[in-house]
Amino acid sequence: MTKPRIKTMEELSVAIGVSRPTLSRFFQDPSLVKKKTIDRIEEGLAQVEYVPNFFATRLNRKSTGIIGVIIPYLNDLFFTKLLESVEVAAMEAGLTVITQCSHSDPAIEARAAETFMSMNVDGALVAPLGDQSDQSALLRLKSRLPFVLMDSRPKTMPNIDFVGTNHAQSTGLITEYLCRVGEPPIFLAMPRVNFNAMERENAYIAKMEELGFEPQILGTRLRGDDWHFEDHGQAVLEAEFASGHLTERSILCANDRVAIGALHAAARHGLTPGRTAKGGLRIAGHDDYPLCPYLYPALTTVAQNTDAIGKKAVYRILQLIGGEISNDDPEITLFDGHLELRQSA
Amino acid sequence: MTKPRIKTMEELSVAIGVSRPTLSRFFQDPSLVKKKTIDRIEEGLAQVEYVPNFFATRLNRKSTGIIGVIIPYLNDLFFTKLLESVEVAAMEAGLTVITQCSHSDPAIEARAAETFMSMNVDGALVAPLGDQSDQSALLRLKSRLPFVLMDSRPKTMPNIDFVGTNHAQSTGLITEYLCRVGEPPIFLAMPRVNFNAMERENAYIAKMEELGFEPQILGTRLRGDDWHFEDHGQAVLEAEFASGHLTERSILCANDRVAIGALHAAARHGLTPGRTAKGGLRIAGHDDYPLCPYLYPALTTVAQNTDAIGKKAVYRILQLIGGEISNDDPEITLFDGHLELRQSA
DNA sequence: CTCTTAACTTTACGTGTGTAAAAAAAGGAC
DNA sequence: GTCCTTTTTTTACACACGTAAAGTTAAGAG
Repeated sequence: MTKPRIKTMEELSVAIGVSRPTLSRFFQDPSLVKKKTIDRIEEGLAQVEYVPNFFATRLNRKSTGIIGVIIPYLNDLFFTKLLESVEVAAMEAGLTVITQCSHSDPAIEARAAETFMSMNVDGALVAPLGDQSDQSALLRLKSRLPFVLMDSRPKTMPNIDFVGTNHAQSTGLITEYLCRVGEPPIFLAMPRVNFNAMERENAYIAKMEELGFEPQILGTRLRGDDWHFEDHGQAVLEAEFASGHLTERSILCANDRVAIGALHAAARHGLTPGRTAKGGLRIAGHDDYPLCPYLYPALTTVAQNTDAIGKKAVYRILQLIGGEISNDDPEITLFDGHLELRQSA
Repeated sequence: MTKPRIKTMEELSVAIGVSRPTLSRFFQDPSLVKKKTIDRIEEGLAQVEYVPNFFATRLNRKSTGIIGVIIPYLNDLFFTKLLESVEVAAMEAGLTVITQCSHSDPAIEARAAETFMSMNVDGALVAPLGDQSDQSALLRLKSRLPFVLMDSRPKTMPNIDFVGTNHAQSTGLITEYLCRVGEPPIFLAMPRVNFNAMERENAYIAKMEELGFEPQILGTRLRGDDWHFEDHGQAVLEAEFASGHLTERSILCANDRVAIGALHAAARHGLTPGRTAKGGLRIAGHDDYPLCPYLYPALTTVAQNTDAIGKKAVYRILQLIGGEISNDDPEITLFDGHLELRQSA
């Protein structure tokens, strides 16, 4: 059962009786080798245990076939969905994906960028931390290789390829919906960990003013240095409900995790938000977090098209890598969100 | 602002006026170089842009300083928590972590194992898919380098280093609790995607019999080929509640995601599980999924010590790498779970 | 000034593979 | 059997750095 292990292609070549360059060609593209030789190689390969050295192969190629992905945070199903989409798309394109997580630490994010540079990665897909990001590190990465931002786009780097959600549209959509079928909503902000937070706030304000309502924003006081969104939503609303406020209002949460905290606060006060309850409490979110359908009441929200974002990001980086497109002509792709009407609003 | 870019250490050495071997020593361990020289190098480094080539450095070292991690699934906060713990611990030990996700596909898992072998990774930490895993691929990986299993342990590989939860203890603990403060629970199984599913079932049965109650298991009929736990929990209980069954029972779910579905089914039928409601419906879970506190009612569960598991796995792999321990003397480490008493049971 | 030692430079080879050019072999048509 | 084409082998260099040995320089003590 335990086959003899062969470490180098050289050894393998003598074991099989084929020259090393032929083996090299075989591993890169078997179509470059005669079928009869292929058979002989595969036959030999079945007798032994051999894997080409990853580093040696990448060291000397024009293209490493690797793309680096940076995500800011792991314990958030939005990013895992996005990452899944990216990995699947990259796999189909025959690319190896190396993922690094920033763990909400700019220094780690910067180090990940360095790592990708030292790997001569073909391209980098980055969902940045946001405000806190080490901008210079990211810009250095961008100046060195094909680079696409995902999800959140720092203000200081506006002219860079970007794929994300059209928050003006998505937040506008649910704001408009809430206004149309009930009372105009108040906005429960999220900690301003990135620029999306502000974009959504602004989109809410714009849509409210467009419809002739007065925007009203809640929960901006908290410091924005952490990702404990549920706590934030719950804490803000607990305080309001406890003093008898907002119990019959419509509340649009900046994202679903804030909304999850909001729903919990409501439930603790015996409140059941719902779209059927006319004039009563309504709570809505943003993102379509995978657990939304299982909350009670199931959370009405705007879905981000994570799948499209991931696919497009990979597609775009492939274009940049292929040189089909000059990178001084950046493209901003914003996908629309769509309503997921459930029970809560 | 844009510094001249230097590609190789050779170029750098002439630019700074230090020999290349000295630079090599400097990058590996500055303490091997005189302070005065260090200053000169760092001064020169500040003037240019240079990063040592990742592949070239790893190619020729005895140790690559990399550990490979495989997780089965991304969109599950249990695994992201575990991964986070592993990454933090590895970072502190100065290791580079390369993570690959199996996306619940045995072929992808096997390919990840191959990749790690081709990288001459120092060691591999694997949370396997379970039943479906390509056992031979994992065994080949294990035979080649330090190898530690996490979370789930296939039956066919019992004699391998493993770090996980003591399910007999954890499931026993919550079973005992439920029996002590109320009606003996029925067990709502999870799709049998891995061996933990069976371990928990068996632990439940054993504890029930020990206490003199008759075990009763629900939801084993569904095919176990997917990870849609919430759907599973909801579907099973919807059917029961709809026909008026189980509405006053205690229900122990095999994991929290199943419990989330169960809670939702309960809510849809106007049922509010709770420990205070004597003789009434109770629902409990397993794992302490991060969202448990925000469900309504907040989910009572047994917490897995993901942090300890991740840390221990890294510690163990370091021991194996360091040769402090022979790998034909595997160690099975099982961490106890602890009760998280909340409202639901 | 000489000696000793630490620090550095020079030189050379190793890591496993990609790749190009020239030479040799294989295969097929006539 | 000869010629031509396709495939393979031979040879050689490249990739960027690790590492060891031998020789050179610098620094400090006496």
